[in-house]
Amino acid sequence: MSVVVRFAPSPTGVLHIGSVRTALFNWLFARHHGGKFLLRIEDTDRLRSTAENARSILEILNWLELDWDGEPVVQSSRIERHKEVANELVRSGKAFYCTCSPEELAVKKEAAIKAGKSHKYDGKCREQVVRPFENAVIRLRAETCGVTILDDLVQERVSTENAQLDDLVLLRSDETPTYMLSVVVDDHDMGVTHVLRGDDHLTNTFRQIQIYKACGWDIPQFGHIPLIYGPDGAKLSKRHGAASAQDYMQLGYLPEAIFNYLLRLGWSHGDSEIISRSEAVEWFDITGVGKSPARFDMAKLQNLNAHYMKMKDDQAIFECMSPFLETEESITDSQKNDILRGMKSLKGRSRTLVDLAESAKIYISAPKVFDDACSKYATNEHLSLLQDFVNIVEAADNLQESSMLEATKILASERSVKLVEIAQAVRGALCGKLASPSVFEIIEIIGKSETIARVRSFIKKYSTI
RNA sequence: GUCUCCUUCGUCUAGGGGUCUAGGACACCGCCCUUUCACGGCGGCAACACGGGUUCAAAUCCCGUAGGAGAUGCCA
Repeated sequence: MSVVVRFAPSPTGVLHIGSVRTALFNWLFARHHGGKFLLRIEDTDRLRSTAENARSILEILNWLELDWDGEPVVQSSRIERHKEVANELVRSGKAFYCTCSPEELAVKKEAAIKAGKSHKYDGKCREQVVRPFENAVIRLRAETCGVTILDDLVQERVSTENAQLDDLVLLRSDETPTYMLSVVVDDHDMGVTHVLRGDDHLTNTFRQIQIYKACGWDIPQFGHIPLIYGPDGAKLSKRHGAASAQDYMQLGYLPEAIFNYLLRLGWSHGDSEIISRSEAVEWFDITGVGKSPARFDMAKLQNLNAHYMKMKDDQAIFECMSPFLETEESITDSQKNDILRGMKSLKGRSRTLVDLAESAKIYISAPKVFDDACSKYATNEHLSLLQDFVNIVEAADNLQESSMLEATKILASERSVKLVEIAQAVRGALCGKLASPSVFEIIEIIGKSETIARVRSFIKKYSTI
């Protein structure tokens, strides 16, 4: 089977995460079948389309490594072709000029709604095939009887009475093509064999099939993918915290996690949850996509993200994390080296790159603020323990994690306290909070003088209170 | 309003007439591990929207009802 699919975003805003999933499914379908994945920028809405939006769409596709074949097609460059097709349809009697004004139609529509009737176009200009002097649109002469059947790859057999369809506008009065026309013409000219898109287009498809038929073109296969909703069941939007791919990028998610999460949203392969790119390409099948809409679950995304962070090697995860480090100056090689040494523990307890960057700060500088909970480990007793601890560190000729742990255990037993009392106090002093990797690992990495400095500063801070 | 579609644990889903006292994952709860928080291990809670059919047998097929979504633009 020869396969040509396309992803056709409009650069009128940021890329919605649902569109990213549509792109992903198209890419997987193409790669699975050894076909082509084309890209088309639908910028015919000149007012709202921007080059910046187009650029950021490409950036997201690159980020997710959804590589496309050939150069992207820019829809606005094809307007002459769209006009040509519309005019040809008039010549062949499949379309006609309509001079009804938008105002006139609005009045009719309102009256029809009031009367509780269907408010489709009434066909007033149907016999007008000669071009009137001005302000005419071109409408398709739609079928008025029979049934249009769509054997959708996802939704299966869907049909509608042609009487429901109306004479849609193909070319506007300013001679620009409508979406309905341009999408059909472009898909045909690009040789698209399978149209995989959001199911908000499902009912549009019946109209588009009519255009294909009027043109005498082969009709591609369609697959309508359910939309993604927010946790409350309404369409996912900014209101839910994050809706665009850029949002998730900024929240510190790895492309691998987004890829895996989006793939499993509405599609499955038995009990597989962690699915690699190559497995996805091998297993993906459009007919396996579910028909019902899915809700976006941030917790599951976080879980996957944590998994992929753990899997990634330390150097690579450091590169991913560094944009999230909010440091005034760029970090030194020695700081970078410390973070790398502690990375295994750091990444194992982070869910996002933002978390990771936050926790990595312990290797950049002494804590600037201390969580309130730290004061629980800053009693006179604790400060005294910390002083003893400083003495041990000073005297130690070996700061290895295991030996410091042993030395501290001895101190605990000498002072008749539990190890946790000392460890937590030290943690507070070193990190400013009570959750971190092993304090003894941190000590080994930051070294003797930094450890002593941080603990002394902690003692000083809390003794004066 | 009209048309089209959707409906299995809180969420994502497996399931395609008997193997379902409905499986997995996330979340949640408990236990273990443990210097904290996590990780990890073990265990637990939790669903076939409702009502009718068809059938020896229905989560699976059919019809209604309810709820939800989309379309109904000279937007895409």
